Amino acid sequence: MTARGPATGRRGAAVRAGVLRSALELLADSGYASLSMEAVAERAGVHKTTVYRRWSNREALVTDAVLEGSSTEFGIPDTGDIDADLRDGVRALARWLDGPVGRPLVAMLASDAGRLPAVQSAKRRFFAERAAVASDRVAAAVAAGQLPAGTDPTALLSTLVAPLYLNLLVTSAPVTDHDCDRAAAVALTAARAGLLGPAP
Amino acid sequence: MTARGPATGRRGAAVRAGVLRSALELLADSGYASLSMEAVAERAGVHKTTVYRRWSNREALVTDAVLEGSSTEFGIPDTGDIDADLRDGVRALARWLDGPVGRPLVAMLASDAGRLPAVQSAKRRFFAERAAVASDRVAAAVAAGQLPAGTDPTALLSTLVAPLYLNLLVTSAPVTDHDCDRAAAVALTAARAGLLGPAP
DNA sequence: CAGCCAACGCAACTGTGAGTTGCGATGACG
DNA sequence: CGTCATCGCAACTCACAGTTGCGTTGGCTG
Repeated sequence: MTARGPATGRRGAAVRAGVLRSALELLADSGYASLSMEAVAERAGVHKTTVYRRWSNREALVTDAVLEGSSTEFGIPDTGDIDADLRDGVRALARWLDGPVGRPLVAMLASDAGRLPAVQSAKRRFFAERAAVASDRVAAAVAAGQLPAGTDPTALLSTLVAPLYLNLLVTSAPVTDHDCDRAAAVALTAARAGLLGPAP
Repeated sequence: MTARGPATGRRGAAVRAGVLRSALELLADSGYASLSMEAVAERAGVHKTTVYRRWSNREALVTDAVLEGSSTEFGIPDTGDIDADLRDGVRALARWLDGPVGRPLVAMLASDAGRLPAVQSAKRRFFAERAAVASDRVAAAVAAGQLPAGTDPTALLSTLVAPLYLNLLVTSAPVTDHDCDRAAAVALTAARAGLLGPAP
């Protein structure tokens, strides 16, 4: 009975990573409805039963893939200039959402996978974490006199990113740099007008 | 060879309506992935083959249900006060989105059904129509000196409704009256700051 | 009111993919 | 070099998409 790593040792880790990656790719291509476990297995160069040994069903597989992909944490830059930082932060987010990791995750949001309770809580947690990060940056901006006191970081973040998700999920339009810059400008103007105070 | 109504005469119209309604309801409940044609038929009190006689497959049925539901047109009020009108318009939209018609449609947006080409074009058309309606109201406000010249109606509309869809599709949070009022105030402030000009 | 015909119900199919089981092959590690 | 977990494989069951042929019904027409 020797200590042997975290339960799932061996080379299985490579299999796990490959299957999750294949699942995200297929998810981005065709959505959750037409996600076939057999197709995932084949794409990963693995047999169907191997997938079922690690994940009991589609739901577990997809959930795991989301949790794995959404663990990417990246914050808002802090150069002392809140206007430039928010603009750059939104641009970075837009690029990430259009990248190899963000794209499948957004596709999953706009998919029936978004209904799974585990995915729902992952979404909320993801957003809460980013709001927490934004909170620090907003507090610094308030201290520097660049934003009015009482600005709600969550409201600011929502105003900032809402147009991006509208384009991605509803109108299916590409997100341009101009969109990003405008979103940042709108959010900042709203904050300075005192419109982004905490909810009553 | 007597004229006999529009091809599908008889009482079939009632069947059609019932099936479409059942489809929307089940779609709102469980999404597109788990939408069973047999379940739709059973819920509508109709046999499976009857459904297939009218719609060749799931895609056609869902598409038809969307087109039927999204035909609801409602505009922006015009009392002469653009601030109050936008606020009331957003509130009305929020209520509609939470109602018996809007709820299934939003559920479809956040579902794999949103990938279907016909549904995609329906979404875009729906948005374009509402933008056209908004365009008139915005032009009137500009003429009344309540908004700066060059305000892009589409940009204003996007800023206006983006927070609603963010709540509904991403954070799964309820849309409150406070959210609506803030969205209207933010959009108006941005427009008056000259941030909602047309894209370059 | 009688009869026709379209719309509907029904049963029986095929095909695909989810999820399961038992067993044999293999590769990493002691 | 032997052990054992991991993986490949074939063969299932089950549910549902989609199809076919035929019997039944209900409304419209003559």
